[in-house]
Amino acid sequence: MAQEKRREHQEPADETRGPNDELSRSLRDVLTLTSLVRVSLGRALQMPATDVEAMEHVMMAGRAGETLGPGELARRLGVTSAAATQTVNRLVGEGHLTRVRHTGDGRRQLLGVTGSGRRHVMGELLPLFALLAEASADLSPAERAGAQRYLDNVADAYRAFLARDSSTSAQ
Amino acid sequence: MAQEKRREHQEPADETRGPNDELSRSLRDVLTLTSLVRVSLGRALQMPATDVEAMEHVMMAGRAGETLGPGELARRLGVTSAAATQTVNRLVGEGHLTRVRHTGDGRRQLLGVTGSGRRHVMGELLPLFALLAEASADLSPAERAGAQRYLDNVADAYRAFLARDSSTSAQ
DNA sequence: TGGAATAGCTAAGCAACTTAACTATTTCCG
DNA sequence: CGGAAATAGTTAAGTTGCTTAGCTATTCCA
Repeated sequence: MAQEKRREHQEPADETRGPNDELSRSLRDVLTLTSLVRVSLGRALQMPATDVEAMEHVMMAGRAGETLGPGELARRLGVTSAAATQTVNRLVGEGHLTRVRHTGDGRRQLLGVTGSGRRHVMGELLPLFALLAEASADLSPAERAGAQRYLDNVADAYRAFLARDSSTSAQ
Repeated sequence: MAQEKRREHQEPADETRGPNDELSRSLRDVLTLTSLVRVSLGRALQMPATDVEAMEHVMMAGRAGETLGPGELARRLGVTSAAATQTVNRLVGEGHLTRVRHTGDGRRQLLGVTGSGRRHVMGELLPLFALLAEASADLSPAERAGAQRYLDNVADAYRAFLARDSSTSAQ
């Protein structure tokens, strides 16, 4: 636990070997494990990992009061809209999603999760969420606040990074 | 993961819609953004996202004093050893990795990063690491400790989840 | 009203992945 | 010791999810 003092300005001089930050290291572990979990979920649910991810996005959006279409789904998944269409085709074909025309804007399609789709995915996801809830419940409020702030900072960092060359590579 | 005093009893009853935990939500955002960053890095570096990931793993291991072979790389990437071999073939072909026989165990191959490989990948990665370092440096020591503990808990949760059905789905 | 923009879909091709089978080396015992 | 089993890695073939390019339909806007 080498708790340094504040470092408002970091010199990138010697850091040619990556972040020696202990926190970045823990984050990196979580990210590696996440991609393993992704693969594992896909196998367990017998669907491509992207489709599982798609289901999560549609459900999360629903929870937030939004309704996604294939285009927005593509953006969140980091794939082309053509790929998202194919994912939606699969999921609708399996009875996990519904796709209905937006009343008022005929170009749009609105995606919804079916009951069976939710049950199917949640069967695997709920145990994971329970474990994650424990990971959070184990913390003191102060720790939780720190974790929250770090993650929000990291999200901002990622967004800044993505904005970097969105002209050349994004979309 | 120790300390279960808070909330020993969480009822999974109503939680059929996912985690309403604010922290889980922030984590989820980071994970979504991470996969977007992955894609973006692959595009920027003109290589498959898996290959970028592979380079990171080899470099991280090196920093930790380990030397990976294709098999261990496959495990960390969540792909088959055949896929890892192909990734290594590509990376060696591009001059980013070296592959030499392990002296003492002729079955093993040891992977190393070349100077040009490191430069190529780090050219894109360093700016990202700098942003992540800021995300951490912005925190107070107490906040950092909280974040650290949360991430370690999450890593444990993921490992527990992966161990769940490693008999049926893993590898 | 007509052109540009937006949303989505289709079709074809590609490339990264998987499975299955194989070689080479090492380890374990009988 | 010597042969079976285990381990590490590779090869070859086939699958499939993704991309690119081009298209239709609808809405915006000027």
